[in-house]
Amino acid sequence: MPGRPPKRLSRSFFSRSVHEVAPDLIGALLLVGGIGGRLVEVEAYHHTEPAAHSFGGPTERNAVMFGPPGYAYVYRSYGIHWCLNFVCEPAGSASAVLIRAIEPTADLAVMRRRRGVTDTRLLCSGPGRLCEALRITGAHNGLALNEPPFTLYARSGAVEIVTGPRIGITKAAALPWRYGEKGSRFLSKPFTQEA
DNA sequence: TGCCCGATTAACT
DNA sequence: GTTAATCGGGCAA
Repeated sequence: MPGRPPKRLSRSFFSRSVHEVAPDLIGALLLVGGIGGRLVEVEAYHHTEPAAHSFGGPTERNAVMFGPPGYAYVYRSYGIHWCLNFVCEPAGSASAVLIRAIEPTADLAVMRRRRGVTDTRLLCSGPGRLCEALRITGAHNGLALNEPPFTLYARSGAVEIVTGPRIGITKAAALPWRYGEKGSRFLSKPFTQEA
């Protein structure tokens, strides 16, 4: 029997704890200008913990994190790559979810051209890779997630979720705030507790 | 002002 | 396994 029609994520979806939003994002469909796929890996960043960009207070770079939920926070990583976050929780909480990997579904040919690779598993498996495939740049910083070019649909079926430590950080590295779809072949790195 | 380092990736040995 | 690419934030001087 066919699944129910896709439901758009509302602004209120993001007005919750990053630890509720992050697992609920797994399996959701993210499109930017019609290009994208299913979210399979995200990480939660809370302002009370030193790995968050907002930990030290507002700056020009992290200003969007201190605004209302339901907006994109995009920053430059290592001076080279772009990384996409969804701002969550009540305005001022300065907490967000980092989008780390998607399972590419539309449009594969466009994403291959933008990335310069043919291997589907390398198209969007990593925060910098998916921003290149979806052509997300600093121009998207501060844009609303429920308006063009963004389109977000809630997941339609059940998804098995695994958790683990976040990738590539040194502060608060032990916190298990990475969320992913169990067994997905499109993760940036496997989860150790894969069983 | 200068220095160090980072929510990364690809290309090395 | 290691390292270069590349630049803004944050902090010391």
